[in-house]
Amino acid sequence: MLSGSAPVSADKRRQVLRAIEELGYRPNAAAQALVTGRRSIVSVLTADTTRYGYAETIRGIEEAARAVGLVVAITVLDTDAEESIEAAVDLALGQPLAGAIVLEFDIRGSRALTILPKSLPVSAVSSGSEGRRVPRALFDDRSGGRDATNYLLGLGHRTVHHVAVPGSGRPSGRTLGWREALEAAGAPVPEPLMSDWTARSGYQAGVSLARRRDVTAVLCGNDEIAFGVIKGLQAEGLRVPEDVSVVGFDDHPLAEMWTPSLTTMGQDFAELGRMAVGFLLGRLGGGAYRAPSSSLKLVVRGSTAPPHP
Amino acid sequence: MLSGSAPVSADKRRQVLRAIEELGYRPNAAAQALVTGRRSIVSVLTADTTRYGYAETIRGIEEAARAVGLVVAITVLDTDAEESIEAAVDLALGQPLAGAIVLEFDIRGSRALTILPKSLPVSAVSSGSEGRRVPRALFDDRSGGRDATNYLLGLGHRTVHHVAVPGSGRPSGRTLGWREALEAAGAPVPEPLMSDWTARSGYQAGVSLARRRDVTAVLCGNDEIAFGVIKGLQAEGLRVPEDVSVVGFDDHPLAEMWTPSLTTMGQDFAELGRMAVGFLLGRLGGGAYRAPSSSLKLVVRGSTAPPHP
DNA sequence: CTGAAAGCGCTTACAG
DNA sequence: CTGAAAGCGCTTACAG
Repeated sequence: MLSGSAPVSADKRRQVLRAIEELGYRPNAAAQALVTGRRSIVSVLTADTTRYGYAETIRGIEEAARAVGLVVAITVLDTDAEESIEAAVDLALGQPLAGAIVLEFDIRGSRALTILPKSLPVSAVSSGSEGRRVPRALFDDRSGGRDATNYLLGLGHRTVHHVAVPGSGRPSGRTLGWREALEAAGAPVPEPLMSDWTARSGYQAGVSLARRRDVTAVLCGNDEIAFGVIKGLQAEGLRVPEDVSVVGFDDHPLAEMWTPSLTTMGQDFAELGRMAVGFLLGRLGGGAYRAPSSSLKLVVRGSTAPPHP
Repeated sequence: MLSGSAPVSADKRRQVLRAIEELGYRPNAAAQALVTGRRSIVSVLTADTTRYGYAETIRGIEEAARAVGLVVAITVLDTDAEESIEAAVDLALGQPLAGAIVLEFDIRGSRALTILPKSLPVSAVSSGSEGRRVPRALFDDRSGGRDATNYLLGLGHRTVHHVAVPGSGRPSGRTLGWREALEAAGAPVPEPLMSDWTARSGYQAGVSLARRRDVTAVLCGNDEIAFGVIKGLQAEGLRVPEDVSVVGFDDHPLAEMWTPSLTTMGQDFAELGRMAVGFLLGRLGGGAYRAPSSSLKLVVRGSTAPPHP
């Protein structure tokens, strides 16, 4: 009766429903799942939950999942070690899952993706499309890196320096795009500075960039790094954008509040998360699905200018 | 045998385990949950997942939960409306839950807490301890607000203005603490400016504070607001801290990178999240449990100074 | 020591 | 139209 399949007199139905209400009865979820085979948990596997891109993606996933009655379970991949990733995947698989979504922004996500069982519906939000064939909501940070670099070259900068985020084993798409743009323009390709994802490491990079005389433009792997780079440049007495132009990546909510406000390659992460849920529901077979192009665009603000003559 | 209860010959055991490995067999989680009654999902109910305090708290919850083999399910309370909160709670309760943790930082969390069934183990991370009696990891933002205000008064400011975050129906603890400190010192109590949680609304507040001649010190309800307030003051030609001192709340990772770096009342949200998991496991009866005092402390940086003579 | 049976709490097809 | 039975995939206590 509770499932609405058996017809009952309106009277009786009302009585039962009231009893349910009063006693606070809830059907046993485990029993329901067992008998119907319906699973309502989507597991999200991710290396991080708090940084802007990750957190926004998760927000989009949760929003889309909740809209169709699914609950989002989060399991953090807290080291790169194979066994810790296996343990996290095992923990996630211990639930009755409708499917899993992997945030493939880093090496941990890539690894988790390879060990998830083939039998489980899986999709990913990803900045690359190598390895196992699953539906991926791709954000094309390669063309983003290319466009951002071309924008700086177009302002008249002779070349563009780069502070890179860690890739998933190989250079990130934005780093590849940056290099491509420089090569296509015949501009010198400086060695990229490696960074983690934090403003603090960006600060270090900013300080060392400031000590070179030839730096007039810097593309940063994300906005937090860009914030730090700007601060590091300023600490060394350089002005942004008069002496050095800085571009970030992601369009962090504080980008417009920075001093100077940050020019950045914006990305709609929540939209990517919603797409990944759609893939799971649509049971698409595999391959990569480009995010709508609207989701990646350069937001020009105050941190960029033509080079000082 | 799988549960390890029945003794089997080592040989047979190995064979079976290999078969399990090869076939990728996984016990049906729903069936296990049904028969053992063991639940391994902790549901987190929260108005937000991306802002600093919320995201850090969730990170702590996930970390502590994973350490004991529990999975964290997240359900966002996306409006204040009673029916949308009920729908979110219903969705969460549709899973076989070990318990639920409510982030009681706002009106939505408070409401969710009141409608969760009495039969479910529940704990909360909270900045207040009214309403239903559940174990709460309390962060004492009231004393934090008091201490921050006293710090500014101690620098010699005649009074301290305040930009408030939304409370859960009533003023937040930090707002109450601010008022108490002013009253105790016999200082004038200016009308607080209301804000949401964003830097953008802080900016508006900063601009309007700059237009008054009497403002020399501002306590902000969180760091994002403080970032915006600083930017707004600067936009109106005032210098921080020379003309106006600004204090934030939370110790956001970018606080040290701001210009000037932000003095703020730091809070270890992840620790509060871990505590809430502990409460769930320990099945504490109710009431409020103060977070270790180490978790709340003033971090003095560059945004505060004695008033201009 | 091992295998067969009971039972967890539901849903659904089926007999009455 | 209604009630009783079968069965989802496990675990555990129990008979052999």
